[in-house]
Amino acid sequence: MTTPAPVLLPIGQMADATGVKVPTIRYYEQIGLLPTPPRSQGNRRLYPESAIQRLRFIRHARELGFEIDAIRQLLDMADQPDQSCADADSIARHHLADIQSKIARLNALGDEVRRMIVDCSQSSVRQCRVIQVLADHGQCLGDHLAEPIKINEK
Amino acid sequence: MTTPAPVLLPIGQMADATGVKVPTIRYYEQIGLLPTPPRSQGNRRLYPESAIQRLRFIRHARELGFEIDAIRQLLDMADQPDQSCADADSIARHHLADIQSKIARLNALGDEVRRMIVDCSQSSVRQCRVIQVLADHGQCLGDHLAEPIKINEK
DNA sequence: TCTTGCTTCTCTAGTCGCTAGAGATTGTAG
DNA sequence: CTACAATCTCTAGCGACTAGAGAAGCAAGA
Repeated sequence: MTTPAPVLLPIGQMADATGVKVPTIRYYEQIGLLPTPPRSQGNRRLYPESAIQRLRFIRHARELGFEIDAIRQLLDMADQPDQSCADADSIARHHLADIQSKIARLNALGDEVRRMIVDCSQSSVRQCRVIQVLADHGQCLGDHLAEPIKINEK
Repeated sequence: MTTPAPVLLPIGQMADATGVKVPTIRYYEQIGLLPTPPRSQGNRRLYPESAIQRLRFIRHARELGFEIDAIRQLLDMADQPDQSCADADSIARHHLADIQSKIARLNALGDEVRRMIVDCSQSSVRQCRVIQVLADHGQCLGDHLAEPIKINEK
């Protein structure tokens, strides 16, 4: 009566099972997001099936735009199911607020860029509305754009 | 009858005049976005007033979210006022499309995150909707989210 | 003249979340 | 035995800056 050998997956099958690329999995290990898995005799990573869940959790959170640090905290919470989930809620709310402010900013940008394009006479650069507006901030409606001089909206 | 000495500004005054930080101005020079200015005897950069216009152009374009490469092209066009502005128009249109797709993606993310939060029972992690949804992609409405596995929406 | 303090200089390294590539090794199928 | 695939480690690159060290220049006040 032997215990059944646990199923262990090489990194490529982990990638297939989760949709996370192989180098990314190694990267997550490197930054401490995934625990270091056991290795084969030939030094290959061999993951227990439980690692699939964890990696899917990470992938899903990344798809929803959570930052790595937030995911780290969420994973810690998921590991302690008896604790309060207020912190998880708070992280998600902060993230939502972040998303909303990015949307607002992008809407403002979009309006401005659309105006430039619509007004463009489609002739020479000399009369080009796009170039003119860029050259002279005064022609731009949105001074609100300039308020946070940070432009990391990507 | 001597020609009047041209007004030359040190980098700090350029920063004040344009709202672009000093290290950023040097960075723009380094990547070839701003021409290298003449230097004083003590090796300080001294900018002609015309550089203010160029730097303002750059800043405004960055505020509107244009990438450095696009700005490089727009600046080239602005320097050739007799050419057609079709390219400038095209760059702006591409940028607008980019903004719109980012907004669409962020709206989808926002919806999903909002659902997680609303459903959260605010009790223990074990019942936490936020954690549950992250752990199980199947509970998520948005399979569309997964389509482009790239998650560089920031 | 000396000193204090501000500005500027160059250079390197860090940010975030990966991605790409080199070059070596291991495992597997024919 | 030989291909070939998968994996290993390590380093460097992306974009658009930002931060910091350490040195040098410069103007005003004592």
